[in-house]
Amino acid sequence: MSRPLRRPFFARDVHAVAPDLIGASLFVDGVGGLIVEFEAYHHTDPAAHSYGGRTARNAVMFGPPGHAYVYRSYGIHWCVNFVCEPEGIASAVLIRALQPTAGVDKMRSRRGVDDEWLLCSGPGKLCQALAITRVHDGLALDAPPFTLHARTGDAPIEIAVGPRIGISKAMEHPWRYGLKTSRFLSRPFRS
DNA sequence: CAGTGGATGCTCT
DNA sequence: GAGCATCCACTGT
Repeated sequence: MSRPLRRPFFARDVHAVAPDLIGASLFVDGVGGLIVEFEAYHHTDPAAHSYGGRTARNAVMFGPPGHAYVYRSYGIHWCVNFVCEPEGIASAVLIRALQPTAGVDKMRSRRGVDDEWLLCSGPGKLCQALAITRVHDGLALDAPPFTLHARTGDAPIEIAVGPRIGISKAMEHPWRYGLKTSRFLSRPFRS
């Protein structure tokens, strides 16, 4: 049986939530799979969008946990976060990679590529594959079109940790979390 | 393999 | 006007 993830799950420290979410299943209108990679962004972190205070773009980060924060990246891509911590803290985890399990052909046509590992191996790619855009910004994660369930299975999983990708501030912190054995990561973890 | 640069739109200074 | 929580194509080993 799979357990839906609701608001209390997210109302904790981002660095506790991110590893707990590895292996969780995410679907948008039935298309999705298992999340294998996250990055954590705390409001005290200069690399976080919420660091400088509330703005129009990051408003959802200041709202209740368990909601989606979607923003446009480099004018081209969309990226999706899950809001964490108690309401008002303004922290979130960025979903960076996913192992496709459902709606793979739909992902292929949306992405224009065939290889499964190229469908969702990056935050912009997975939003394109799952058709996540700004219309999803602020939506609750425990209601349609989202389906978000906890990791299933008793076997322990190995979580890799490393520096975050593509940032220019606070680069020294190892706040990227991934499923060590997965071949669907956006990039391998070093050492 | 590694490194570079362009596309592109929006937010914030 | 600068700077992106990116991706892809291209270059040179």
